[in-house]
Parts: sequence; C-alpha cells; structure tokens
Amino acid sequence: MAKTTTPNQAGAARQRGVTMNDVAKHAGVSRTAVSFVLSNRENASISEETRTRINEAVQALGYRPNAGARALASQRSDWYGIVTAPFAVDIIKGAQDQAWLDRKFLLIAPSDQADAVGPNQGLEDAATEKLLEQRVEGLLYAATFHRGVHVPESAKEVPTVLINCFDADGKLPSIVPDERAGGRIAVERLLQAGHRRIGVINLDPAIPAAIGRLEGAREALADAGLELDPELVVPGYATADGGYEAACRILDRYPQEDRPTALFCLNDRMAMGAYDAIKERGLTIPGDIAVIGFDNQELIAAYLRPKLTTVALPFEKMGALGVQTLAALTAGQPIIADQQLVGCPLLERSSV
Amino acid sequence: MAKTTTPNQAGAARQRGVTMNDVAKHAGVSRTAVSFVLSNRENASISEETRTRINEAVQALGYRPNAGARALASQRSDWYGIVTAPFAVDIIKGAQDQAWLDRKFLLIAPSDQADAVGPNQGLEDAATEKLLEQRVEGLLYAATFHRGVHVPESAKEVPTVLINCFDADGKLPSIVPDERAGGRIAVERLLQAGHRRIGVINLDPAIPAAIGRLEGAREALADAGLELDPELVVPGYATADGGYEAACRILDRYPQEDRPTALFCLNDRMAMGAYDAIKERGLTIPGDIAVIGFDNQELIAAYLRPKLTTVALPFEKMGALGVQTLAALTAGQPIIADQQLVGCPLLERSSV
DNA sequence: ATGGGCAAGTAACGCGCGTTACTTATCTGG
DNA sequence: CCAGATAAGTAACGCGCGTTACTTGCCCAT
Repeated sequence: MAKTTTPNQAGAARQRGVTMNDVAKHAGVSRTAVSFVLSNRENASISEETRTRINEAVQALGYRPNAGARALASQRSDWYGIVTAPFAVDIIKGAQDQAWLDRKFLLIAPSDQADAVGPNQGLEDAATEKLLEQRVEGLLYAATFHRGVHVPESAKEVPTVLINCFDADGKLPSIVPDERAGGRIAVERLLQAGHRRIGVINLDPAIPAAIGRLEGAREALADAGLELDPELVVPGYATADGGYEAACRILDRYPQEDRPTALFCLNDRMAMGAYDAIKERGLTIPGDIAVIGFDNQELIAAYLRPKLTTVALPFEKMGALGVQTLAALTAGQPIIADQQLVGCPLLERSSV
Repeated sequence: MAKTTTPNQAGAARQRGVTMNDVAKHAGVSRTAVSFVLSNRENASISEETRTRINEAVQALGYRPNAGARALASQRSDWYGIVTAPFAVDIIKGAQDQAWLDRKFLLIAPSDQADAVGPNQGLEDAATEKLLEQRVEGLLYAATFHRGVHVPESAKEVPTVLINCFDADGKLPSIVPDERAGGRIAVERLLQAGHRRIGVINLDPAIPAAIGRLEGAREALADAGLELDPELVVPGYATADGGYEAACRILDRYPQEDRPTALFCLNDRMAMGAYDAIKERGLTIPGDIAVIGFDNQELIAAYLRPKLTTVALPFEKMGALGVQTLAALTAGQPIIADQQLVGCPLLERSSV
C-alpha cells in the first residue's frame, strides 16, 4: 500500500530512524500528541481529526517506535529473559507463544548444560548477567531434563521461574512435569489392556524422573491389587543400546509362561532398543509384548514401527505456564505454589 | 565476595537501578570519567588511581550497565534478530555461539513455518516488525529444511542473511548446505565399500535436497564409470513408513543376485523404515545390505541398531557462518557470494 | 461582562548513557 | 619567568520517548 501511494516518502524516510518528531512535524502537531495517540491513552483529549492525521503521518513515514528508548523512558522493558540450553525447543516454543500473547518479548540466552553436574556456571552466569543488562523484567530457567539446578545469585534480583527443573538451594517457584501421575497412567493403560506381569526398564534410579515414574507405576499396580516385582525392574543406560540390553535380560530370564507380557520403558530411547530385542526374538508388538514409553520424543515415538504408545512430557505447556507464572510474579502477585506440577498426557499409538 | 565485604550496600543498592551517576558519586568523580573507564577508551586520560577507584565503586555498588540506554546513546544495539521456527535448534545454537563470540546478542522471534507453502506470513511479518522495533542491526532467517522462502519486505531495511533457505524473489545472501557434494560423498562411500548396485530411496523429487543429493549421487557413479539406473530410484514419503514401503518395493523386485547391495536413503527417517524392511527379510546390515542416510538426525541415526552411517547437515556451521556473514554486511563489507555452500560431512557409523 | 469549566493540545523534564568540547592543573623547554 | 604542551578531568548536549504540568481557546451559567 505504501508502495503504491507514497513510494518515495516511504522508501526514503525508512532509511534512517524516523522518529516521533518527524511524525509530529509531518502531521503539524506536537510530539506529545503523537505519543498520546500511539499509546492509546484513554484520558487523552485529542480530536478524532488530528488523531487520524497523526495515524496517516505514521503510515506515510513508515514510523516504527524505538523499543529501547521506550523502555528507557517508561522504565519497563516488556522483556523476559530465558536461559536455556538451545535444545529445550518445545519449552521455548510454549514460552514464546505465551509471551507473544502477553505482548512480551523473550530474550533467549544460551546455557551450557552439557555437564549437568559440575556447575560450569561460567556461561550461565554470563548469560544471566547479559539478560539483566537488558533490563529484563523477569527470568526463566529451562532445563532439558527434570533435575535440580543452582541458579546464579544475580537471578534473584528479578522475579524468576524455573521450568523443567527446580531450585536445589532455595525457594524459587518451578514448573515440573508430574512424573508420578505419568508413571501411573502408563501402567494403568497396560493394566487396562489386560497385562498383569509388567517389566520395567528403569533409568538411573536417582534422578527425579525415575523416582516419580516408578512411584506412579507402583501406585497403579497397588490400585489393581498387584505389587511391583523388584525382579522385573531392570536399570539400563538411557540409550537405545541400554534399552536393548535391559530388554534382553528381562526377556531371556523367564520361561515363556512367566515372561512379562508388557514392558514399561521409562524413556522412548530405551523403548527403541527394546523394540529390537523383541523383534529379534521373533515376538510381535503389541501381540506378544506390549511396549509403552515415556517422553514422547517425536522423532522416535512417531516413527517406530509399530508407532510407540508413550507418555508425553508437556514441554510446551510448561513453557507457557512458566511465562504465566512469571507474569503473575512481575505483577506483584504472590506465588501460588513453590512447585507446579503439569500433567503428562498418554499418547495412544500402536504398541499396546 | 560482595556478600562478605559489603553486604548491605550490595544488597540494598542492587534493588533498583544503580546508575553511572551513583558510581560517580561513590567514587567522587564525574559521570564522564566513569563512562570513559567502563568503555575502555584508549585515548582517555584517566589516572590509574581514579581508574581503580571507579572500578571499586562499580564492584561495591553492583553497577550494571543499561543496555537500552547505551543503545540509544550510541546508536547501535549489538543485536541481531533471528526469525525462525523454534525447531531450527542447531542453527540457533551455531548462530548463538558465534554471536556470543562477537559480543552480539541474538534476539529470537518465532516464525510459523508450519505451512511452508502458502505464506502464512502473518506471524513472520509481525516478528520481523518487532525485531526492527528493537533496532536490531541485522536479520537472519532460518528454515528447518532447505527451500526457497519469501522474506517480508521490511527485512530489506537492514542487512539480512538467509540460513538453510534462499530468497525466492531477490538477491539476499544465503547459506545453504551443499546437497550435491553430500550426495556424492554418500555414494562414494558405498562405492568404496565395493557396492556396485545401489538403490536410492528418494524424497519428493522437486525439493532442493532431493535434486542436489541425487545429482551428487549421479556424479559419483559417473566417476566410477557407472550409471544411475532409474529403476533403482524409488520415491517415498519422507517418513519411516515411506522408507519402509520404498525399501520393500526395491528389495522384493529383484531375484537375490540382482538385488542392490546398498541403499542410499535420502533422509534418516526413511532409513529407519528401510532398516525394518531389511531386518524383516532376515537380511543383515551391513552384511547383506548396506544403508547410508542423510541429515544425521541424532535421535535416529545414533540410536538405530546398527548405528546409521549418514551425511550430516551442517546446521551449527551454517548458523555460525550466517552470523559471520551478517557481521561482514553490517560492517559495510560487500557480500562474498549470493549463496554460500557449506559442506555436509560424512559420519561413519556402522551401517556400511 | 465575567468567571468557571472543559476540550484540545503543548512545553519541558528526565530516563541512563556516549560523546564532544571545554577547563584546570602540572610539567617542559627556552 | 613565561609560553605552550600535556595530563586529568568535567559540563553539557542529545539519543527517542513517556509523562506531568501547564496553556489556550471556547462555551455556558451567573
């Protein structure tokens, strides 16, 4: 439109910084009037006529507000910072979407969660510092897998929310998946399909995911009057190979009539390996052995053959809820709870 | 440190905006002096003594520069914008890392590349607009898969570089994978392993990836005095199921002696399906049939059994190169080439 | 005619900082 | 002993904008 009506002006003016002053001059009013119109002040008394004249000037000149200057003057940036390993994609997506709805901007800084243990806090500290320099109104920390973290001291200067992780030291509010409920729903699904003897391929038993999911599994079994046979819980490395080996052990240990008829793999990668072990033995899925996973890693779960029934980690929802919680905090509202649990939905596919 | 030495000051002062003025007062100098020291001006004449006094004041008060104000005053933001679907993770990582090195900041805005065809330009336009409002010095557009795109008009107001995509309209510089070289190296690897009859599981033949990779395969065969038998090129949907079906067709079509001894799958997902087809027939990988993929989707390639030999898409490198190119552009340097090709390295694993 | 009230708008300050032009004290050489 | 150079530092402007306090013209009731 600008192209056809005012090609020169729009083309030329846009080159370098059209300011409110330019708009004001063009419209023959004061800069204040422009500011009032652009910020839609309710109690501003600007006639309809000049209002449209200003808007036309904005169009004609291709004016674009300077967010930095606006932040400087208004003392609010409309930004949240998020510190995250760049792999927490879905969390970012959820957060981004929600921030967009709230007319906030997400400023993403990298964290190096490569070594999850020894705090290679260097990068994270630097990232946090940079975000604070940008005068973000709040901070989000996102982890790729559910765990305790130590956040930099300086993070406590602004409202802060943890996503998919929790504050190992203090009391920062956090959003985490409800692992226990997820484990329960997985086993309930297997029970519902008639399975009574269920093998569990476990993760490192010390991590929150393993603890919660196993606890949920136990509860589901208890509800059905069953107990979790410790012998049927075998740990493995959290990889396809680990899952393969664990599945081999569990499948080869029993004569056919005692063999579990279903496998609850505590993550999808291990389920991928379990598939191989099962197929190798000439068994079918889900006919001979049902398999249920956890995490819903799309690339795996949706493409395994048969497609893997699994419990999803609600990354996007956690991201969105994180932003909502942060919005509440920055608005001065009290925190609802230190830890908000987000449900893990069961995704029915074809392996049960 | 601040904690133990000056607990009150650091605690209290940090609450709300410590400014340069505060630092100046604390050090008993002018704000200008502080500015000179903090920006490390070479030709500034500030005695070593006051310099340290100022630095101490900075420490004591926990001063943190206001990036927005700095940008306003200096007329440069130190930001690049990047518009991307939040799934282009590795590109973001590469770009982020490089930007960090260059002391630039990446401002990430979401693009909705869900419908790759019909320009649902709404979100992208809005995102671009927002980034320009932040006065980014340059823009990056990143796509999840190699293709032509239309960038919003307004993007042309600042230096712009496309990553993993190219400008369908004009002449914006772009960084794309060298598909042809990748296809060549894959087939060369198979030839080197002694295979002479190679099946190709193709993608949609119209997309740049398919065109380039197939062309490369043809070249490699030609170099070995062979020709690509059109019969051995079967298309399929770019999924595991698609790969499975294509592999079935190709494997069942010939008597054993005429059967191809290797499969070049134009992406890893299809290779995943091909694995199933091969195993189902009681054949081994790579003993009976070698398989080579493309894309290096870690979650698949590194976890298939046997692990998949594949050609990697250099996402991180493209991201980094994109930022470097953008840096050159913003510095006023002429563009090197409209299109920079980035090599796709072969990742040897166990399927050949 | 007069004062009060309201609509419509403007002048001017300050946000925190980079930067240029200026000032003041100290040292040097003749 | 003085001109001039240099070292050390400062005053002040402006970046683009939000915001408060103020002005101006006009209408209406007294």
